[in-house]
Amino acid sequence: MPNVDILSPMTRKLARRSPLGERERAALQALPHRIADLDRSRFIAREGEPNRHCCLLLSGFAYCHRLTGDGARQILSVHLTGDLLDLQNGAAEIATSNVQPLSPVRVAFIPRAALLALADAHPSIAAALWADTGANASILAEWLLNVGRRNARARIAHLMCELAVRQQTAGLCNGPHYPWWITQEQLGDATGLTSVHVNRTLQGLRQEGLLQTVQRQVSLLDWPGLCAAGDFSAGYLQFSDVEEAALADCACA
Amino acid sequence: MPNVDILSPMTRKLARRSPLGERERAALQALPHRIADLDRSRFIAREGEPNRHCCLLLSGFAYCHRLTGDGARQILSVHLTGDLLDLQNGAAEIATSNVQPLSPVRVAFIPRAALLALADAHPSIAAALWADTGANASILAEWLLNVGRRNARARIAHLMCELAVRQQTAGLCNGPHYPWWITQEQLGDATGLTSVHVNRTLQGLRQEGLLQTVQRQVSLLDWPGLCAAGDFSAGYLQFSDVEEAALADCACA
DNA sequence: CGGGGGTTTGAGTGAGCTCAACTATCGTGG
DNA sequence: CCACGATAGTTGAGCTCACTCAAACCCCCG
Repeated sequence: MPNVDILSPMTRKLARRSPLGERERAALQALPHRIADLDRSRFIAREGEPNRHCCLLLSGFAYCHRLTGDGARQILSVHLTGDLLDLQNGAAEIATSNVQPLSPVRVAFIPRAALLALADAHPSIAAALWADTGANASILAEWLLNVGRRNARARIAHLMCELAVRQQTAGLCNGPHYPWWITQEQLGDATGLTSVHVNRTLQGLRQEGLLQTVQRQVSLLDWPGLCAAGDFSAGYLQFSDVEEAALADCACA
Repeated sequence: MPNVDILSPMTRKLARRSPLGERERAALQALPHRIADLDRSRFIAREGEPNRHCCLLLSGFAYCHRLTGDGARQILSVHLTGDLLDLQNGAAEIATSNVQPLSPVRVAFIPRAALLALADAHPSIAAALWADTGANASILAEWLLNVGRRNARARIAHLMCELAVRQQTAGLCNGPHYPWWITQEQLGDATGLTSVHVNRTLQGLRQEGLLQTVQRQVSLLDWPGLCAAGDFSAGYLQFSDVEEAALADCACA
């Protein structure tokens, strides 16, 4: 018997995208689901396979990626605790990208059919799912701008700023320190660089006093400096008023 | 009094994403709208401005783009006749990217509120809008892979293949010849290259006998060769069965 | 026939890549 | 508790793909 509270992060997230009534919230929380704990080597979804489940990230970090014919990998998105993972895929029959954990994760697999049925029955849930998909697409677009038109230093700085702000608004961190599970290889795959060049660029950012990495934790030491270095401004993240408020209360203003 | 048939390309497109009943089709065609003819210098939407309209492309080509702080431009998507232009933005209050014509275009501006109301009243329309947004996001993801992990030759070849297949499945061309309104500068902005390097790379592709450009028309002379050069396979475009069938009938198999 | 947007060419430069080795870190099992 | 192996990070040297800057050319259109 699934615990009703397990899915509340998703409910909260979707409610921020589009207002949900009590009935909708209850319906969301009552969705059937299966919990799983996965380590980094596992796949949450695989390109080309049928999309039977939609996946909610209950704890940890995950990422989507695609491969070129000769095996080069591009990371398409990074997801935080509380994110719905497959939404861009969600509406599709066949998954178009791979999803894997970035850290050890706990996920809830929700049958796609059940989610679609809920969207069908509740217009405000459909609206929230649509809005969330759109917000993710806007982030994807910013990544394309990042990779296509910024240099290595800016790409990395931009990504670190984005992750800080997203975690801040999601209530996952306080101030510009947050857990860091992304290897330099993966950081390269996210920014269209090689791990070697990521390494050297990170050293530059550290020497400039912009950030620090100790263990599995990053500290953004100079927020305005890092924003400038990364040409970062948060508009594309499409925050709701609630989230704007959470941001205003912290260093990442 | 708007002509009811004007919006039928949109209805057809959405119906391919998710089956629509007669009532839904009728409701879509009855949407209020304003027709406009625009030349290439105009903006259809502007980053940062409130999103009051959703825009349907009735003829011609259009593109979305964003700028970095120092003025570099990244093209995020190219849209064909029949496409809904602002869907990723659609759900958002504020536009997060710019939209401009690539050729002279005719567009229909549909009040965003009217579209949202329709989605609210008809679950299958909401599903179709969601699915279309997801399909666009999948294309965006492929562009990110393209720019992040392929070399200049492959990036350009890939884009040309994508546009051929999309136009083929939309019934806009027959065989691998199609109108070409993208300048080399814009092609660079779409692929993360400079116009100079695009020029030289195009020359290479022409000399290899892969394609030809005369006037405002491209011909893909060697489809398998171009697919190989661009590491292209159409899975990410998320076609419906109808569209698959249209594809099977042509050279771009 | 002049102007302007788009394309083409040349020469020099540099950001980021490749390849390869080395070091640090950390979890695991003996 | 230490040895080991595996994973991740760091360093060096040389190279190349794509960039920059600048000029010429082309062609369409008024």
